[in-house]
Amino acid sequence: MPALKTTITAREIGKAIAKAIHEHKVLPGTKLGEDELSEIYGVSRTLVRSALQGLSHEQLVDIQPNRGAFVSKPSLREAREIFEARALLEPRTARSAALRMTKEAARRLQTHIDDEHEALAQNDIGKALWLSGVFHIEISKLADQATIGRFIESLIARSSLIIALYRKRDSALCEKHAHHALLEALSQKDGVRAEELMQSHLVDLVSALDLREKVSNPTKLKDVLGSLGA
Amino acid sequence: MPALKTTITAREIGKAIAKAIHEHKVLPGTKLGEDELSEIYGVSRTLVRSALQGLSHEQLVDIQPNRGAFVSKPSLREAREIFEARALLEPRTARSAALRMTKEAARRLQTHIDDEHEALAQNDIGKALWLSGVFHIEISKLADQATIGRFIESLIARSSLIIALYRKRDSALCEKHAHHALLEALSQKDGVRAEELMQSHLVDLVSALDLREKVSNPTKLKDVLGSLGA
DNA sequence: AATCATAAAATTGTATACAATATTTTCGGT
DNA sequence: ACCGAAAATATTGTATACAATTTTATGATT
Repeated sequence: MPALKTTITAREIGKAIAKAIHEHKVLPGTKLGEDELSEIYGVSRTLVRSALQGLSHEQLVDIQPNRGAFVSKPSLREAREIFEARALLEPRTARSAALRMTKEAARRLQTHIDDEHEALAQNDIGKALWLSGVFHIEISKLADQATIGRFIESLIARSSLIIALYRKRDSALCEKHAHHALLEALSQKDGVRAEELMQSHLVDLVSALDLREKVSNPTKLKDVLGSLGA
Repeated sequence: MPALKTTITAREIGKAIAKAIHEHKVLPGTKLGEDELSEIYGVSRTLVRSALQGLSHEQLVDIQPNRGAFVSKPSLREAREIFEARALLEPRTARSAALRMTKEAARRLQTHIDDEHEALAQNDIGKALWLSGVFHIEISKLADQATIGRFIESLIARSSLIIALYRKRDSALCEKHAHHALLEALSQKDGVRAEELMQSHLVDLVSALDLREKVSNPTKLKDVLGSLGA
């Protein structure tokens, strides 16, 4: 049997927190107290701080001086920027991925999609969200462009925050078909189609969000709260 | 007079080190010892470590467990990836920048170019390199897309490492004209032209590098060292 | 002299202690 | 009861202390 792991690194702590954020187990704005986390992971605050600083660099958490670390709350502007950036990077990356596709990669992605279906079947929305993000990341890894891949990875992580904040109430995240179609195009090494599919998939993702400007002027608060309605 | 600053943050230390790297005052592979740096900046290793971890996240520094932090040495593959990514992001960003151009921004960029000329005139290659990078960053900032701007910024920082490692011996970095032409297009809000100019400027940058594969086989060492030549 | 094992020194990794800053609670006044 | 000031508490920021690891130096052996 494998040796029992006794140490834990700052990176692992960061990954764990990032996953929890991605799965919406902790929501934007949540305070990530250092003592609390060091208690949880059984390490000193030193490692926790290191992990939080890493997450802060990825803009998943917002460190406010002398106040602490909070799960980031991307603004509407940031939200739009992030999906613009994804629209710029991911379709092209999907095309590259198609050209480098292998049987083994296709099998792996299929398994991944099955897991997504499984998670959805069990109504484990958090897990489904996480898997959905990982699917995109896997594709970008296939493209064999680590630098852009890292950018995409960070965009996807932040996307989960945006979904948590701006998802339309009714919108179901039915990417099952989209991902399946994408895999098909990739398997056939049809780069052009993969690119198109990724592009429209991202459009669909955005359309499930409400990225309109908020009612901006608190001056007219009484317009909203004026009548005491039945 | 302004209040005397007494504290120094990890971020400032990181910026200082990053600038030194960008200016080729410390070359790829250089060890960045913690004690040495804490001595220099008059802080404990805590802050130095924090700074180094930040730089490591930007891949300017390579932290090897239990061995220390070293200025990164991007591989040929990474070098090519980074300039591919720049070719993807920067021309488009230049176009956006052109559309948002203001008189004030034009003046600022002109001053910047003057500084570049000045540095070159004084043969301060390091400073010129730094300013050249900042010029690109300033343009990306004008594009008003902070997310992609950050990506570009990190790519430019790493580019300085690539230049240090792979610059052709003879190649002069004569971007004076390129930057001037770029500014002209931007000032005229000619987005298409700015995009074209940026694209060709990046091609020029790459052409000043030697990104061919290294002589791969040490087996034939004697082919190189065999004859004792005059 | 070269090589390997061992010991000494130096360096990084983690935890803890203390300082500085926020946050909460308490309590007096209106 | 409702503020507002001030103390008490809790949390973050930095430095230091100790542990773990690597690097360098030493010396015995061939």
